[in-house]
Amino acid sequence: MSRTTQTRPTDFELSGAASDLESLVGYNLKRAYVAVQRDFRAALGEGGLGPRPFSALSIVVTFPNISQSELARMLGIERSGLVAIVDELESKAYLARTTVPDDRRVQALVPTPAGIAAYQSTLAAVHAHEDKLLANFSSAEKQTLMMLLNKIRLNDRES
Amino acid sequence: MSRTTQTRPTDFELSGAASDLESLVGYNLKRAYVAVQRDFRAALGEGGLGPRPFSALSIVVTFPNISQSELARMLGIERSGLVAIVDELESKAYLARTTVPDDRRVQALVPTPAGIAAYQSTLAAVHAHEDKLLANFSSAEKQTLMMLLNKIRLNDRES
DNA sequence: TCATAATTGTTTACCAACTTAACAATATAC
DNA sequence: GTATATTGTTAAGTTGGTAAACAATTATGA
Repeated sequence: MSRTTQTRPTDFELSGAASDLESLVGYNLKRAYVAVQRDFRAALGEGGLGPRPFSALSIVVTFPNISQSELARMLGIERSGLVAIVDELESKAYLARTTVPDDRRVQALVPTPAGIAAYQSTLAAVHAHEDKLLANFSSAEKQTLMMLLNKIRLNDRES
Repeated sequence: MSRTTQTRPTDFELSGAASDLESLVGYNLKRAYVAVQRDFRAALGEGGLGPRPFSALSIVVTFPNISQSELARMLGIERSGLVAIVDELESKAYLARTTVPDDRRVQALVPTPAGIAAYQSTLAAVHAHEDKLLANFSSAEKQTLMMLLNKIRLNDRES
C-alpha cells in the first residue's frame, strides 16, 4: 500500500501513537475538541442552534437582563463578535434587546418564553449528544475530565 | 457596578460556575483549548511555527517520505487544506517536496536538516510552554487528562 | 463645572483555519 | 482499454473569530 514511506503510519494512527504529538496536551486537546464539536453539529442538525448561540442563550436564560459586554466577558469573546450571535438569537425571537433607564448605553438581554423553551429542549439534545459520545466514560471519568479542563483555564486566568 | 442584572455573574465567573455550561464537557473542552492555543502562540512568538505547521513538521520528521494525502489523514484535515501548510514549511526550507519514481502523482515530503533542527528546538519550546501552563498538574494528572482526551477521539472513530 | 477618560453597542475590515468542488495528471481495476 | 480512483492543487466559500474606529452615553478628576 504505502511504498512511499519506510515506516507504516497507518498502523501508528490506529494504535494512537503517531509521533511526539501524541504526548502533547495541546494536540490531544485539539483533536478531542474537533471530534466533540463535529458531533455537536451532527446531533443538533441544520435547524438547531450552533454551539455559540447555545452558550450565549444559556447565560442569558440564567442571567436575564445581562448586558452584552458582560455576556461577552463570560463567554471569553470580544463584544464585537457577540453582535452577530445576539442578532441571530433575536431574529429567532429567543431573546430581546431592551433599553435600561439607568444606563442608556446598555441593551439588556432578556430571554423570551420561546427562547427559554428552545433553550431547554436544546439543552436536552446537547445532553443526549454528550451521553452518546461519552458512552464509555464513567461518571467519575467525566467529572475528572471536566475538573482537569477547568484547572487549565483557571491556571491561565492567574498568569 | 451591575445594576442591569439581578444576579451577579462576575461572582459566578470567578468561582467557575456560570450556568449549565460548566457541566458540559464540550464547553469546558473549548475553553481549555482556546486557553492552551493562545498560550502556545504567545510562547512561540511571531517568528515561530504555529500549531499546525508544527504538527505537520512533527509527522514529516517522524515519517520521512510521507505523502501529503497520508499526512492530511493523520492530521485529520483535508489534503487541500494541507497545501498551504506544506507551502509554508517548504518556503522556510524545513522540508522538500520530492518526486517518487514509483508513483508520479505523489510528492513525498522529506525534512531538511534545517527542518529537523527547527523541529527539535520548537518541540523544546512547546514542552516548556506546556510545562509552564500545566505547572500545577501532577504527571499523573497530565497522563489521565491525555488518556481521557484520547478516549473521546477513539470513541468517535468507532461510530 | 468642565474637560478628559472610560464604557457600550455597533460597523467595517481583516484574519485564520478550515471545507467543498472542480481539475489535470497519473495509476488501478475490471 | 475503458471506467474508476487517487494525488496534489486551485478557487471560492464558510466559520469564528480579532482589531480599530465610531457615536452615544456615563464616570472621573482638577
